[in-house]
Formats: sequence, structure tokens, C-alpha cells
Amino acid sequence: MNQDTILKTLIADNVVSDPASARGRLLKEAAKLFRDKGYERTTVRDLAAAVGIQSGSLFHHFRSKEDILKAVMVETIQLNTALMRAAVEAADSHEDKLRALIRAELESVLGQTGEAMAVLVFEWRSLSDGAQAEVLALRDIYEQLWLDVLATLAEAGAIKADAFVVRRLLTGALSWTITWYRPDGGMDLAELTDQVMLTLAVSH
Amino acid sequence: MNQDTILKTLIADNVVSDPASARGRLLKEAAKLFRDKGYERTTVRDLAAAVGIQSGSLFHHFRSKEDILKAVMVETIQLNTALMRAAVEAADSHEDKLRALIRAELESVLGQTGEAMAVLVFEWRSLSDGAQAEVLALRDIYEQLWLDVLATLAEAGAIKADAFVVRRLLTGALSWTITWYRPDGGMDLAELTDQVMLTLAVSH
DNA sequence: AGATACCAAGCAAGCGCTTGGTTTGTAAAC
DNA sequence: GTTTACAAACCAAGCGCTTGCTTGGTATCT
Repeated sequence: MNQDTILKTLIADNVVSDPASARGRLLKEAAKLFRDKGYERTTVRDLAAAVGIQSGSLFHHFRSKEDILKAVMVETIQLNTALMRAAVEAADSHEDKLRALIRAELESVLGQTGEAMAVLVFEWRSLSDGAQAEVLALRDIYEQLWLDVLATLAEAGAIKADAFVVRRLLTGALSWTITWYRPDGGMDLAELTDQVMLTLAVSH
Repeated sequence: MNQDTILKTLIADNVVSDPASARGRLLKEAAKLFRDKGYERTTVRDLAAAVGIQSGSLFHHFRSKEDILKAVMVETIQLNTALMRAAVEAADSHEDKLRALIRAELESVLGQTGEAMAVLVFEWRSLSDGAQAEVLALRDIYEQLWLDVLATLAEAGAIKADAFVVRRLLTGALSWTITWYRPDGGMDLAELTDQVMLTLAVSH
């Protein structure tokens, strides 16, 4: 199942919004604004202007500004969990599964959903406690995909450090690429994936 | 030269504020508030209350709220550059220098200056362009310490990936520890440092 | 006596969100 | 195929509140 098919399935199931719909367009613009200026510095007037409506009209689609932030995060996690799962299943060896996960996360962070992923990483303190808990529950599902692969590699002795620690170090390393990686900088995504694998001590 | 001596030298040179002074205490409280709630969500009334004065009185010490954020960042970088330099110079082999840098950065991120380091990582978008440039210039000096060590290791073939890429992956991995590492979680800083070294592919 | 540190009060601007009413899309009723 | 009905989408205006910061004056130190 390729990425486009996965996206369409999720849209059909109402898990993520159609990017062509009013709601989907707003979420995309919101992700961009939240990443560029931060959630607090982005006003509802900014958000409305980005999709060409009045600020008050936003509240026809969302109950509050925070609701918009939450929707960006929830939909992003849902989409990426699905993409990740497909990537793992498509790979054969466990080392290849790890490589596939790294590649998939880099694609999420640096590609189409990159703006939303950055929001997920940097803006989650702006959520209320209840909303944070909801997002965290979804994130746990996502994380389990990683831990399964890393734990298997650790048991086989292919990685020397603790699987939990490795995953957390990788989380930071990969999401931080948002701040410095530029696709036009002479290194494409495949090479970046290789560099990450070279940096990691994986014996085979 | 131990850490305490370094701190006192910097205070004497007016590079960082004495934590006992009014200014130093405010900066410490500001770092905590900025980390916990974010810069935008922290009001000047919050800052003033944290040190027991009226909000207006803040502007006797700082020209603006942004000036406080900038001071937190600049002083933190200055202090950590000095600590890092001492750590590198004290180590003998290049692998030990790398280990010392990792240990020192983990101490910065997770120890006394941790709140300020978190602000440095997560709040720098809240700075105006001019202030960002100033902070960036200081950061370059700091980064050069890392790159010197990593480039030497790369030339010797001890690390397989590009030195710049390794440093950037490490930046993310180490600063991300703020979000998950807890000293009471059964792993002390020495063990965490070991785990990071085990995760990295360094041949000897 | 002069600087330093502070307080009490409040201003102007910007914030999220509400309100009452108008336009637009859609589909059944005739 | 036009009319009618109704909900969804949106606008114009602005309310109540919070924000960063200013002002004029008062203690407190050297």
C-alpha cells in the first residue's frame, strides 16, 4: 500500500481531513503559521486571513483556537502512525525495518507534513492538560512501532545500548533535522538516512 | 579549573550575572517560567511576582520583556562555552574529548542551567531578528568546539559519518533529553553518557 | 544630596471569542 | 423547472479582558 492510498483511506474513514476541504486547508495553513511564528504569536486573525475569511468565521469550524492546534496534532499523528506501520511491514530484516522507520520519520519531519510535525514537537506545551493526554495516548501507539523493532535488535545484540534510550536519542536527533536540513544542500533524503545509520552502532 | 572557579571568573568579568544579585535572581526565575510556560505565555506580571516586585519595576532592570529572554540566552551560552572548553582541554584522547563534550552538554541540559538551556532550544523564535543574530554568533563559537573534535575523529576513521551531520544529530539527541530524562529514574548522568557513546559508532 | 530601587496607577493596543444578521448551497415539493 | 425551505458558511461589529510598558512619585541606600 503506497502513501497516497493510505492517505485516501484515512480521509474516507474521517480520521484526517481532506486537504481540499475548508477544514483541511485551514489546518494546513494553521500548521505553517504555528511553526513559523509559534502558537501564541499566531492570532485568530492571522489564521482567518490565511484562508481568506473573517476571524469570527473560524469559530463556525472550530470551538476554540486551541481546538485548531489539537486537530493539527491529532491528524498528524494518525497519518504518520499509518505511514510508519506500512514502512515497517514492507521491510524484511530488522535492520531494514529500522532503516525504513528512520527514512519514514525523516520524510514526515522534512516533507509534506513537516510543518505539522514541527508543531507537534515544539508547541505541545500550549495544549491544555486534557488535550495533552489525548495526544500522548496516540503518540504511545506510534512509539510502540519503534520499540518493537529496537527491542528485537537489542536482544539479538545488534545494538549495544538500551532500546528505550536509543529511541529517545533518535527522536531528538531526527526531529531536530527540521532546524538544519535543507533538501537543496547537496544531500538528499536517502543520503541523510545513510548518515543516520552510519552514526548508529548497528552490528550485522 | 573546576566549574565553580569558571563561574566566578565569568561573574567577575561581567559576562554572566551573579545569581545572588537582583538581576541574576530574576534571570533564573525567568528561565524557569519561560521553560515551564513558554515565553509568550509568561507575562511580565508573572516574572515580577516570581521575584516579589511590581510588574512595572522590571523595566528599571531591563528595557523590555524580550531583553530578559535575550539575557537568559546570552548568559547561558557564554557560561556553557567556557565549561565546554574546560572539559575538552582536560581530556586526553579524542574519544575522551568527545565523551567529555557529551557529558558536559548533558550536565548543561539536565543540571543547574537546564532551564535556561531549554529556553535556548525552544524559545529562540520569540527573539527579534537582530537578537537572533547575536545569539547565533555566540552559538557558532560553541559549536566550533564540537566540530574540531568530531572532524579529527572523522579524519582518523573513528567515526564513519560526516562530522557536521553527527554534531547536528547529537545536538538534537542531547537537547531532547530535557523532555524525558529524570535523574531519579534509575540511570545517573554517567550511565546516560555511556548509553550515548554506545549508541554512537566510534571505533578505536 | 544624589543615585538606585521600587510602588501604585493606568494607558493604548491587541487578544480570543460572541453576537445578530446575510449570503450561498442543496434538495425536496410543487 | 421553478419555488420553497432550511442549514451551512460567512461577515461586520465589537465586547470584555489581558498584555507590555509608561508615568510620577516615594523609600532606601551610599
